[in-house]
Amino acid sequence: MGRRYDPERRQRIIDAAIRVVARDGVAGLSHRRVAAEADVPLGSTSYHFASRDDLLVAALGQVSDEWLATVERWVEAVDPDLPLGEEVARFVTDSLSGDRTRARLEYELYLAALHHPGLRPIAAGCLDALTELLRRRTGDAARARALTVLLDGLMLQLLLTDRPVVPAEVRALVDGLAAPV
Amino acid sequence: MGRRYDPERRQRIIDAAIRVVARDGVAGLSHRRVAAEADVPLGSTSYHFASRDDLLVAALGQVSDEWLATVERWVEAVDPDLPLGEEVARFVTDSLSGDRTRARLEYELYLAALHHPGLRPIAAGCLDALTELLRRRTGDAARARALTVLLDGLMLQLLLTDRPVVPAEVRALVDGLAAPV
Amino acid sequence: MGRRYDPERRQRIIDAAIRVVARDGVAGLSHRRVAAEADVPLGSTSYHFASRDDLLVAALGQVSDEWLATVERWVEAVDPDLPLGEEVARFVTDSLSGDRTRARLEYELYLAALHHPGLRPIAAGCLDALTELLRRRTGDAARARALTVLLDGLMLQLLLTDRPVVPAEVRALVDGLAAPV
Amino acid sequence: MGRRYDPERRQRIIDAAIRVVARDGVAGLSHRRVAAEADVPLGSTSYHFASRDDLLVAALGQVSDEWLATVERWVEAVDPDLPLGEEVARFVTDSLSGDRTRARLEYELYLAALHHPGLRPIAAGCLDALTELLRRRTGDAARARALTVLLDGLMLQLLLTDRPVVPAEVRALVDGLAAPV
DNA sequence: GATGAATGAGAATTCATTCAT
DNA sequence: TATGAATGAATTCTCATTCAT
Repeated sequence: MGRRYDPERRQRIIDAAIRVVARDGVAGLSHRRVAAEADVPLGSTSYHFASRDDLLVAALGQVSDEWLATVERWVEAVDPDLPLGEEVARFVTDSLSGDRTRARLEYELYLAALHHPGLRPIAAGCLDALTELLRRRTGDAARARALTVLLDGLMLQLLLTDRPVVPAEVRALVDGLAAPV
Repeated sequence: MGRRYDPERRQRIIDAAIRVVARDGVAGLSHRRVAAEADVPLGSTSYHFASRDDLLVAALGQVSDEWLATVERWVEAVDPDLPLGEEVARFVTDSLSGDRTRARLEYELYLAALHHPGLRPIAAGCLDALTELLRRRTGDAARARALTVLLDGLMLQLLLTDRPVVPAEVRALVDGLAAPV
Repeated sequence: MGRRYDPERRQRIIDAAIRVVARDGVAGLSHRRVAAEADVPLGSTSYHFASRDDLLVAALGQVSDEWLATVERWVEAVDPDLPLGEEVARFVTDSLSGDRTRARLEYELYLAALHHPGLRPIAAGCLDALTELLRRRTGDAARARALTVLLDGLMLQLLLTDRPVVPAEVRALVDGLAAPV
Repeated sequence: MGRRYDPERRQRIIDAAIRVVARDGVAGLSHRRVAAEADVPLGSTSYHFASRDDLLVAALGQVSDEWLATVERWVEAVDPDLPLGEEVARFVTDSLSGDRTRARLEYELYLAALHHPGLRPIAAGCLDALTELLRRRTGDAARARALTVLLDGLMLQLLLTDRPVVPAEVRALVDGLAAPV
């Protein structure tokens, strides 16, 4: 009876942890809140994740993966005949219109990584993967890198100021950057 | 008993709070640690800053001011005859060479605004002031805005990846952006 | 200039203290809250009332006085031709219909007095004064005493159960008591 | 280390809480004092009773049960051939002779319900149970209700004034009430 | 006289973690 | 394997009171 390893329980805990971080921030992540959110006994979170840090790493790793998947879906769907600026503007608009929780989560990861060596590789890996995805479209590594810089700066500023996305501005920004060097 | 009447007490507490955030991160900011760092009784920090958030606001405000002062000194010293990319590369290099603590601190507090609505106005104000400073050099508001986006994205990524600044890349990035739209 | 004694300030503080007790209970009475409620500096409450207890005694003393004044107004207005039960029912109904704050305050005083020797005389004095007032109507000290017992028990139970006053029941209660001994 | 696994821990904490209220009043009830009184670590009281209110509810519940048990023993022992007034006088005398701590405690917690909505149901339940017990003797619900009113008023006043019980007065009071309506 | 700064104690909670079962 | 009880440290915050001005 009962597998000696129950991956579903583990996954449920990770999902709950992400919801807790989304709601309360990285600082608000605790075994207790996650246990309550996942509706599992308190001991269960300690059992699957020996320390709070393990939980954090697992949760933010998954946030990073999901974010990259979102980006990848977008990259795959980009119309090569349209100007890149327009496509980027659409992506940013989609990501920040309506519920910004998902995007905020990604930057929550960055914040945590600034002071948490265990998270640094995840954040850095996410950045690199993002660049590689963009290179598929730009064809040019330098331009892809520039684009991730722009994307990160832009989304961060929009999240921090709570300002709405203005697609025309995003387009101008990207097109300015895309100009031949 | 003890040192009553200490007119600089408040300022000393803010300075200590900044040191604590630099050392332990935003999550590590607590009345206790600040009190210990400032060498004042615990009650004293509560007296001057009723809540942890007040402390955070004061710290971010001062860090932001100092950061803007640094930027302003740079802007004033920019040689208008040199390409802007070169000057920006110098600024980024200076900010991130040697001890990155200061820069990390700036972005740490900055990102904290993601989950602290009380910090949002300060972060937004800092951004706007930064843009205005840059406009003095670019002469063009849109370009100045683009430049802040680039700067934020760039510094955040360099801090997250722990990679060294490569001046040539920064130059290329800025010059690409600076191309007439 | 300025009187060396400012009775208005003192009175304003007492009034504020009563509002604080009404809102937060005896346990919620503090120099700080009273100062805020009275809109006077914190030091001012300490100055006029050296200790929290002094403040409590002053506040509950006034509550007692006001309560007795209310009772006296009723006693004076009692129609000697009507059955006493009816008049008592009217008093209880008036006291507990609408805002029960005032009545609750009186019993808050009793609660505090149970554990606060300094308040005991006030509570006891209030009880005796009440009995004396009622004696004016009953003419008979024993009946007056019985009536205060009944009144206290009744009002306490109504306050504790949050039940509405049923005048007929009050009348029956008092009339039952009023039967010749 | 220490004494883990202590199945009676919870009960010991409740007992300690009751002693603390008896000693320091409802206002003096705190996790710390209870922990000290029960000789358990501070965290233990929080573990078993998440909030101070939970502690209060548990304490009032138990005091109320014990009080009702006392009353029931008396009711069962009442001699139906004696006048009720005499029996009531005996009960009041027994309850208030010697150490009044127990009775004071009962009314202390009882009155606390004035400002603690969570305690109201317990206080009301206690009242109703008391009435039901008395109905066994009076046979008449209205008379039983009247008797609880009288008992509450009487005991409260005796506790507040620190006056001794005068059995004859109690008898007169009850007999006056007991007169057919 | 009047007051704001200061302080040390103590409040309720929350927590990560350990451990007996 | 899994879990709930237990614990001691740390959290924020409030407070009565003192005292220099």
